Amino acid sequence: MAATLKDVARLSGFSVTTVSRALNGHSDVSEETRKKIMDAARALDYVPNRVAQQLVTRKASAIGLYSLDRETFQNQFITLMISGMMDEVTKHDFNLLLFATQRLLTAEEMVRQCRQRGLGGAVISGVRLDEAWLADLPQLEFPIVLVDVPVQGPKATYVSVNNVLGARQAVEHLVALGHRRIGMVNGHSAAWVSHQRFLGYKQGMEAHGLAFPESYVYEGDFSKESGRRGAEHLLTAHPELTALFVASDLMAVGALEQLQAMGYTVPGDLSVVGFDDQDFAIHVSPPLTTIRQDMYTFGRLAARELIAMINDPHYTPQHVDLPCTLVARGSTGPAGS
Amino acid sequence: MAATLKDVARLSGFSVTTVSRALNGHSDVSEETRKKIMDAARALDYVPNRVAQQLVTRKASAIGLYSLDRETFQNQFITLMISGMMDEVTKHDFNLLLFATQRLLTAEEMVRQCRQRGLGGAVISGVRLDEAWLADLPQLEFPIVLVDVPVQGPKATYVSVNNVLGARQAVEHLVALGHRRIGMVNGHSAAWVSHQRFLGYKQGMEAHGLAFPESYVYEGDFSKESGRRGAEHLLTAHPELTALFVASDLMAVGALEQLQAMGYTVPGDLSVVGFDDQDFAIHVSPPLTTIRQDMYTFGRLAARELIAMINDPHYTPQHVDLPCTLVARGSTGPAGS
DNA sequence: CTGTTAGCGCTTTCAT
DNA sequence: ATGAAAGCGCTAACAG
Repeated sequence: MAATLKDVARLSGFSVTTVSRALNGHSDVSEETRKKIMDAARALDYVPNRVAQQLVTRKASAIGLYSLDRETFQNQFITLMISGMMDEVTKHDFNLLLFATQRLLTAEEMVRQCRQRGLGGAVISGVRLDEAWLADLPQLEFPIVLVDVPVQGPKATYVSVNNVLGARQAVEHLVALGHRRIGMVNGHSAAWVSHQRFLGYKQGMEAHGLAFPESYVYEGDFSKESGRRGAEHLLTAHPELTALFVASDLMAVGALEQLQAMGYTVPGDLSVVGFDDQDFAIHVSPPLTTIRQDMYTFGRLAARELIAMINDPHYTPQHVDLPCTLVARGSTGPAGS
Repeated sequence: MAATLKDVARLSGFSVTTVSRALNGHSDVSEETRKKIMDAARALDYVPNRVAQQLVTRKASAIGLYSLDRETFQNQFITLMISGMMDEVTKHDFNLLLFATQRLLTAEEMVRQCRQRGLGGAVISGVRLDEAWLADLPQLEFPIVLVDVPVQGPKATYVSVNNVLGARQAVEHLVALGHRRIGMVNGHSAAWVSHQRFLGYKQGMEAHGLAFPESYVYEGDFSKESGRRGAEHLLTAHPELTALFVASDLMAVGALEQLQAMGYTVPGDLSVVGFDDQDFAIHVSPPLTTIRQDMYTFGRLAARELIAMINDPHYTPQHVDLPCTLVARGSTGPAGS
């Protein structure tokens, strides 16, 4: 059994109260006393019981991470994000609890689950725009940070990369290479990022006075297979296309394979830009030009906002808008070469 | 503020004691009373406070996952494992806490950290054989499940795939394709799996009476770059090789690239088998033949053993030995074709 | 500066 | 079948 405050009190000869205060660094304890108490604590290998501590202080020292929708939110993503969250959380002496729910609970259910466990807030990733409870989030009395879904409230905010800018960079890159007829394979419309990425594509095209009929854009669903279908569809309908902006690396790989299967060379006949810079982007052939999202920082900042809200009830959460960067690789080249 | 037992007691007109018993399904409560209490609880939206519960029962309802050494333990791995752990943990109404430490704490430090937070046990992944505190684990009074490091004790066990068999399957596959001069790129020797995979390679070679001088085996470090060096080294020293068994997919990709850079075709001149079946294995060209580890089940079973130990102090933990399977893809072909 | 008293929300003897 | 009382380990008024 681990030593308790009482044990330390007994050994040091002081009251439990004084021991508590000494150990918590309160100023109303004489240096001499503190020293004696510290020694006793050390001798007993005393470690405060956080469970007891929390019961009385009601100060949360842990946050939760909800990862909905395991399919869409690809592996590496969440790993890096977790990594970032961990580092931030550790810095503040917080803990990180994981929840993986496919069944989408209501906002209230989630808050209750967290409260029950003494969590101070939660990061939620993988939320679709058509989630019914999304509208309830801003009013919640519970600190929430969403990933890639715009939500703002006194206790709620979201983190995202600037998808518009990212998509726009992709287009700019292609235009700079001389491309003028650029198609897009997008993700499904239940993802906020899809709308943003389309917007970026649109801005990029318009900025250069390029035409992009509706049929230049194919709506996929982030799966590799849908990337394949998108490429097939677009090039069958529009053989004049010389480049494709694909809204995720996984779809881009599908597109790559499909294009090659159709006899096109990449980047000779067709250039392809992905989005995400996942692990495998560098390993496919040709290596994929893509827009990198810094998921580590993403996670770090998500945790930071959350903890700020928890530690200061008056803190107004800030939307975190991360830049993303183009990584030029082999899948893009000059137009008409 | 959330409703407490006291509130439910007040509303239902029974004592806190009876309410507690009713809600916990004890048998010494009349059906009528239970019903009334349930109703009151529902009306108040009562949720038991786990923190308080745990303080008094001292029954852990959460486990920790330590992921040491972020570099080596590649992304997808840990994600799938977490996924499996989550599902198992949820089933038992447990929670999962994450710890990502690069600094290797001692076994005692870790136990203390867990106990302090009321955790009942921990899964540790990414442990190297040269970790000094490894020897302390078996004696620990604290339930531990290691990943890929053989440890056994009354409260300690480990999960792993059968790496020997896996490696052997790789060799058998190559031999079946007619290969007789097969080199190996291994991981570093601080990883237990490296020794096992070498053993499997050895067994496979010996079973077919094939020679494998020491110089047929190159010791890498699981990095892509080391795979590259391994391929270069082996084929420079032994141009007679027709196949390579590479102890991880990441190294295998490095090897693939290096071989192609050296002018070899894969699988025309040289066949390559990897290990892991990571995400990108299917995306490289040619798609990588490899040994698949089922990390999801891995995680599930790790959690299962841990929870079994926590719930029953007399439970003797079992080593979980998972099969792994060869996935034949394009990087292997007939010898001398 | 230090100790006494109370209580966080819950479970658990032990009576009744 | 139900309740009173004690206590898990800790912190926080409030006195002195």
